[in-house]
Amino acid sequence: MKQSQLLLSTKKAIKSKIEIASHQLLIRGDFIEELAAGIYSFLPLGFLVLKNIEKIIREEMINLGAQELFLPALQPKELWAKTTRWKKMDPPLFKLKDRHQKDFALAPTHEEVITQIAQKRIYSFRDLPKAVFQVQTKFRNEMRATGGLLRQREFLMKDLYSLHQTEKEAILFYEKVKNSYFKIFRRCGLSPFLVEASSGTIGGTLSHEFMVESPSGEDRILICKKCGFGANMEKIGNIKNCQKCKGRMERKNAIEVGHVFYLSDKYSKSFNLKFSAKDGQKSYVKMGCFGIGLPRLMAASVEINHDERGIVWPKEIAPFLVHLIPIPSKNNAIQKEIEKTSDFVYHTLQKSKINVLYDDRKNRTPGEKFADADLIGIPIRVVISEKTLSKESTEIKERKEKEGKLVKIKKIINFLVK
RNA sequence: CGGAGCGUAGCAUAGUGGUUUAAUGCGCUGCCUUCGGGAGGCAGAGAACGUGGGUUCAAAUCCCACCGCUCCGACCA
Repeated sequence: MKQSQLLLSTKKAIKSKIEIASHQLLIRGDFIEELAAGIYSFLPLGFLVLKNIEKIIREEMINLGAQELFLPALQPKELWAKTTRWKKMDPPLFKLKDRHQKDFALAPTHEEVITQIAQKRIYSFRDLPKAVFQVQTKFRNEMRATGGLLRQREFLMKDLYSLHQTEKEAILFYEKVKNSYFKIFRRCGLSPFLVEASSGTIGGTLSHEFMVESPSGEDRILICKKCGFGANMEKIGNIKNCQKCKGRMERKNAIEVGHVFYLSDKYSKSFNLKFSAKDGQKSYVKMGCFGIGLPRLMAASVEINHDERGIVWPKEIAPFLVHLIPIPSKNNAIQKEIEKTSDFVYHTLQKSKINVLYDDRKNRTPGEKFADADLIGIPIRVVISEKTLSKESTEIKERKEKEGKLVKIKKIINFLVK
């Protein structure tokens, strides 16, 4: 992608009242733009990151054996009345009426629909287990949206639902999902704590949250210094010593990037979702549900992966892998050589399927290009200038490093592939 | 929903009753210079001062209502 063609307008100054680092940097780098409180547009650069996160999640879900589907956001009141959540979940349920004055909700989560769908398709132990997931827009009428992407009212979420014969089987799957979540978060540049949590209005008998330690986090968690046991203070209160080993509990602020629930038969009961076992006995299907908010994950990654100059994207979710930056020269002949070489490197990288953003903008000073590059946070910067050309080289610098190194133009692909 | 604050050009801010024909910086357009860390000069374009009402000889400025945004609280997968 040529930067001159990209819809991108980085900003030097933003409102002083925006305090959260990820909020500041994502706006300054022109990844997102606010439309209303807690409602954001994803601009081309931001959408590339979001899609990369989605791709990672989808891969891991498929590894788990889950199947992708897509459920409606607009749902009739009756569905929500069945589980009493029409009342219980208000807030944050978004409610509206159609032209015939019928009540609808914009779904904040999808246990109701999925259980109803399963109820029409699951009859026998032969139909179990099943796991389905979607990446879909959720609506939550929060009392207050906060911190840019950290708490939105409309946001993209991956929700996974699992159906099982027994609690034992369901918990086994629950543990598999936990591992899968750790993989997802690691690939997004995060190493969250796993903590015990309360189930809230989702319900169920067991739940864990994935918590990224950050001063911007709204959640308070306690982590045992000795055995690593963790819990949300919302669940256990402000205890001093670990329930497991009596070790000292340490208090941290954290961002909840994922939440897993064992629902047991809470929803199966509401929708009469039963299956026949081998012996003909009918029992309620045991369910689990598992969520990851994509934009929040993106913001959490920025909270952890940034410095004073800007974002430092982890490679897997970066909008581009390489930022190619020619530095103009006053000498006409050399300037032509720089352009020619940059074009050549650009095309060579593209041919090798390396995602590259080419800063082909004219009349920009080196300082401005570097400042933009640091802000946008593409992992690898490749500079071509009079200085590097004199050595038939480019300067390659990782965003997270201070110093770059010269690499011969001929060897650049080999170097980058490695 | 309770408390506090804010709303002035694409962005960030100053101006808080009277030479204000609303200012400054960034960004934008043109010309010149500059070119390895957000360069400089000259010339320009760009604003119903959130909306509506009120007070006053006079309102961006004071008052009221509404709308919107931020923060704290409550709330919350």
